[in-house]
Formats: sequence, C-alpha cells, structure tokens
Amino acid sequence: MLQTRKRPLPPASLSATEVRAAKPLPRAFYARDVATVARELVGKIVVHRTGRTVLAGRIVETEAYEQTEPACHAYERRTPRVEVLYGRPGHAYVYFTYGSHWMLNVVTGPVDFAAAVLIRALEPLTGITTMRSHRGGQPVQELMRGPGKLAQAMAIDARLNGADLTRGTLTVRDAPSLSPIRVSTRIGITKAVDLPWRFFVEGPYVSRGRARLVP
DNA sequence: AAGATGATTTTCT
DNA sequence: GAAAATCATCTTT
Repeated sequence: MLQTRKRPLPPASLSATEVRAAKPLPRAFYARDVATVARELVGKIVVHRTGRTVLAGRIVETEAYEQTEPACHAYERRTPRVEVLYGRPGHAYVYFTYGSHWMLNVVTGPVDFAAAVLIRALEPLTGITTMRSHRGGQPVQELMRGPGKLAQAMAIDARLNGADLTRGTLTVRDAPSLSPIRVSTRIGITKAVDLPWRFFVEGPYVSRGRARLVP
C-alpha cells in the first residue's frame, strides 16, 4: 500500500508557531450560506487538543449539505441523530458510517435550518507522530486524505458530536486563504449528484474520490 | 425485534 | 473497476 512518491512532499504550509497563534473563527463565520462557508473553510485549521498533544491540520477539501437536497441526512426528516444540524452554527456534527468511519461536519446557517460542511481532507500540520500511531504508521500523505481517515488521525469520534468549535478542545481556526479553489460535484452520494458543492485545493492531501469538475 | 442503509476505506483482480 | 467489511441509526414489523 505504500505508494511510491515521485516528488518530495512540500514543506508544511503553516508552522507550529502559526498554528498556536491562530484564533478560532467566530460564530458569525458559520452563520451563512452553507456553500459559502464550505468554500471559505478551505485553508482554515482544525485543532484537536488531547492531553498535551495538539493535533492540527489545514482544510484542503470540503463538501456542503443542506436540508433542501436529498443527499443531506436531514432531508425531509428531523430525527434525534441529526438534531445538532438544527442547532446553532459553529458546532460539530459527528456521525458514524460504513461500520467503522467517523465523519466530521461543521454546522452552518440559522437555527432550525439543517446544513453542514463535511470536512473531507486535511494537510497534517502538528502532532504528526501521534496521527501516524492512530493510522497504523502510514506515511504523512495518507494520514488525512479522506473523511474517515482524518477522523481517525485526529481522534475524532462520537464524544465530539455537538462540540462548540469556537472554543474548547476541538476548534477551527483562522488562516490565510488558499487558491485556486477548485469546484466539483460531491463524492460518494447517490442523490443530488449534480450539485457543485465540493471545494478543494489540488495537492497530495486531497482524497482520491472521483467527481466531475465544474468550471 | 429484525432488516435496510450508508457523506468510506481497503483489498482484490 | 468491483466488492467486502462492519455497526449506529432509522424504518418497518
């Protein structure tokens, strides 16, 4: 499974010092249209403090979901699982799927309107040794390329469902924008497959799923 | 109480 | 490119 690396990996885009200094995004950032938030989250930093270890990664891939379209968990039905999607923006929606994978989402938009951004891939920044131990010692470019992988590397599971991302042990922090931001259809869904709601920057840390690019 | 489903990953050919 | 693995949640008895 080790894939041969043709080019050396670029140096980390942000230093540990920059990660430490980054401030959490304010709730107003999340209280907007889900596709706008998904696009603007690319480049921001997810930080999970566990004991003395600070696990951090830069967002390189996101997808938007909202209750008006059938790929959303909250389409038509408000069940206990998706209740957090109807709550305040800036909180984590963490759910389990396919038998072994946790998915990290960020709730957006107004209260009582279900919408969230799925975080699909992160560039590892700090705590890489701990991340590798969570991921069976895989190389750095395999640690968080995919939503299930990043949750495993970042030690994110059901305990963080509903967590406030503007403060606490799991936060999303500000960082300079990246460009160009590419746009495509979403990955791994069977409904509303044409919406151009996946946002990413090209590079070694983006997931491999197939999607149609949108100009 | 049981069956279907899945915003994935891995491993196979 | 295809399929299995695997279990919380939801839907249907």
